Amino acid sequence: MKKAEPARPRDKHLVTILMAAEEEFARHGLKGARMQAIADRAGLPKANVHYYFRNKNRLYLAVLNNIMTTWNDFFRGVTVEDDPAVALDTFIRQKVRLSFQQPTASRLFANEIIQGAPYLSEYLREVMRPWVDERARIITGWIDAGKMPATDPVLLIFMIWATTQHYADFQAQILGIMDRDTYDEQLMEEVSEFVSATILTGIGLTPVRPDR
Amino acid sequence: MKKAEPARPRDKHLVTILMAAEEEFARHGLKGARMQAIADRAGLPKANVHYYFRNKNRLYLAVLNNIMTTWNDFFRGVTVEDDPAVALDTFIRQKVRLSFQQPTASRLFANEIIQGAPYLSEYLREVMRPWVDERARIITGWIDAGKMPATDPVLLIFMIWATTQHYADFQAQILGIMDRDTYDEQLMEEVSEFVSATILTGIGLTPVRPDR
DNA sequence: TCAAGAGTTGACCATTTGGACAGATTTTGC
DNA sequence: GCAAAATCTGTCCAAATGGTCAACTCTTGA
Repeated sequence: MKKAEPARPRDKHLVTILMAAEEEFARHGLKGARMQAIADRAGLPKANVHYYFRNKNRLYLAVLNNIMTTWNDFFRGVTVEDDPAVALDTFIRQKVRLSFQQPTASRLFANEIIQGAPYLSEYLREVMRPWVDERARIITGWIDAGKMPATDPVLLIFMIWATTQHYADFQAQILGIMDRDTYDEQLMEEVSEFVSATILTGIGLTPVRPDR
Repeated sequence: MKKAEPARPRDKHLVTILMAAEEEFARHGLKGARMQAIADRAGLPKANVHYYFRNKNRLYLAVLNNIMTTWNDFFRGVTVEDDPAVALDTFIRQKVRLSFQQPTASRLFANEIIQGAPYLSEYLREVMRPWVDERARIITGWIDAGKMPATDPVLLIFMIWATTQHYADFQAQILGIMDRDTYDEQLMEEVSEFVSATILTGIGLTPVRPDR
């Protein structure tokens, strides 16, 4: 006894369109993206895209919402009880992985912020600010508990964001300078190690040694 | 005996248009920016903008070129003889200052890279790659000379870029999260101090104490 | 003073673009 | 099996947009 299971094509096409739109919006921004390009990328007639999303703005918001929901589900429960070095190392490695494996979402987010966050200002205030406050409180807790030297928790969070997302947003620059065509697992590992070790050492923690 | 001093309006309007275009292109990217918006921002009729710049692409390239030239003139002569802590500290502080004081240029550059660097791929290869190679060589020189512990020079440069430019590109996010309306000198100083100290410590150098 | 060039601009045009829509086709619930 | 709902799409359109142009004004050098 299942309630009104949604039509099949709906789910499938919704995802296809959202993915295509994410790519186009990430590359060209809201104004720069073309509905026709999104439709082409999704392999559907433009009118079909309009059937699922009334207009460009709705589609943009849907994509943005989709990304934010995914990101939100991604980082969870660190507490004052945890070891700061382990927690920060884990967080950094997760973020690097995300940048290497899902760069498009990061780029779309970057695009939105660069444009002054017209559609995310509320999200910044209502979701991200509390999130940062909460993490900052935990870090302050670690400092007060003598688990790590004093440092600015908010600037630390910004630094982790900056260094990790950089590999998604500036992929073209990094590949160009490193004379490479693509990212690979090995580079991701090196970057994770470097960023984690440097930041942890930088704030006076002893880096965790992953395995070897 | 001066040779054909250029007409007055030319220079003045050229600068006005370039500034207006920089702002619009930074916000909306090449495709998203509107010639009319650029003209409005410059306080000129659209046709007048077209008098100075044949078309949108030329204008975009002019703006890009303008920025790259400015940036190029900005960082100079560090040698193996210098003290790594001082040199890196100076570099980081310069970059933070640039991010706080001229964020628009950084945002336009970011936009171009996010879009896959269609107009800068040559510049990346011909100018930035050699620049990075040269700095990397100097850092390697420092390491070989025992002036600092071993670290990956290229990833270090990326980290400095990422953390400093972040304050230009993600200004809206940072202000939103910090519950501020604008940047000020004091924040710039705190950021400089934090970034410099954390990165220098992170790679095993003793941070320079600026004054106090 | 005055011709030649530089600069200015309103009006205009071709193309692109977001979006509407009606009719055709497929799927679903019963 | 069939009516209703969901889905699909070719075609069309009004608005937006990049760019042109010819007429006009201003500046400059001799």
